Amino acid sequence: MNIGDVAEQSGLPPKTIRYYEDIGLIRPKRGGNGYRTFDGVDVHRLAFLGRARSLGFSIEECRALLALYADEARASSEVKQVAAAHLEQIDRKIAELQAMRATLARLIHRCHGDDRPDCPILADLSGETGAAPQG
Amino acid sequence: MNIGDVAEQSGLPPKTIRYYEDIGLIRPKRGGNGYRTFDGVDVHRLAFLGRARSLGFSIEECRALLALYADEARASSEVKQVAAAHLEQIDRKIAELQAMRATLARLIHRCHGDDRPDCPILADLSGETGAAPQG
DNA sequence: ATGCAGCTTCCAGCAACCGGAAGGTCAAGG
DNA sequence: CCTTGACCTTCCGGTTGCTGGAAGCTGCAT
Repeated sequence: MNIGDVAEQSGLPPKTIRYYEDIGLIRPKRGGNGYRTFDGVDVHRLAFLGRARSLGFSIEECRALLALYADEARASSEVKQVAAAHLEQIDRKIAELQAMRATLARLIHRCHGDDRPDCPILADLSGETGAAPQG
Repeated sequence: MNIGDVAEQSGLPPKTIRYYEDIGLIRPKRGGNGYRTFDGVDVHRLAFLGRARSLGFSIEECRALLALYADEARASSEVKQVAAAHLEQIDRKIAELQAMRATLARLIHRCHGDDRPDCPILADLSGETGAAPQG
C-alpha cells in the first residue's frame, strides 16, 4: 500500500503519516522506487495513533502507549497511569478555561453593547477594578 | 524605566515584552545607550495585555482590543463582539475537552490497573470496539 | 510522447513565546 | 583606574504537531 491509501484507511493525512515516520512512531518499508510501503500492522498503528491523538494524548504519550501496546508483558496499571495523568491534565485545562469563561461571561453580561464607548470589558482589562486612581 | 522594572510592574517577563515590541503591540522609546525606555503608558498597555492574555485572548484579539481601547469613538458593541466570539471559542474548547474527558474517564474506570496485561484502554485505542474481526 | 496524479525530499511557517550565546553598559567597590 | 556583576542588547534555535509549498521523480493512461 502507498501512503495515499493508508491515509484514506487511517483517516490521517499523508503529511501527518510522513511526520510520524520522521519522529519514529512508524517504520514503513520502502519499495524499489523509494515509495513507502505500508502493511496491515502499519495501518493499525496509525489508526491507534489517530484515536489516541483524538483523546488528546501528546505524541510522547502516544509513543509510550504504543510501547505498552507492543509489550505483551505490560501491566495494565502502567497504561492506567499514563491515562490517569492525561486525565488530570485535561481536568486542569478545563478548570482553567472555565475560570476564563466565568470572568469573560460576567464582563460580557455587564457590557451594554451599544454605540457608546463606555465599556466594562475594556475597563476591566485596563485595570479599573475597584481601585480608582487618586486625583 | 528599563525593561526589568517594567517586567516587575507588569508581571510580564522581559522576553515577552521584547516580543510584544517586535510584533508591534508596544513602541517604547530608546535611550542613548540603546536601552528601551518605558513610560507609564507603556506599562499600562503591558498590564492590559497581560490581563487580556490571561483571559485567553489571542495576540491578534489583544491587538484589536488595544485599538478599541485607544479609540475614544469606539462602540462598546464592537468590544462586546470580540469578547463574545472569544467566549464561543472557549465554550467549543471546553466541550471538546469534556468529550475527551468522558471517554477517557470511562476507559480508566474499566481498567483494573493491576499486573496483568489485559487493558480496556489499549483495547479501545487499538480499535477493538464492539466490531470483532470476522474469522 | 504527453499529461497528470501521486510519490519523494526539504524548507518555511503557524502561536506565543523561552533559553542561551555573544557582546555592550552601568553602578559599585577596591 | 579597573574589575566585577547585574543589567541590557540582538540574534538564533527550539518548543508542539503538524501544514503548505517548491522542485523533482514515478507510474499509468492515452
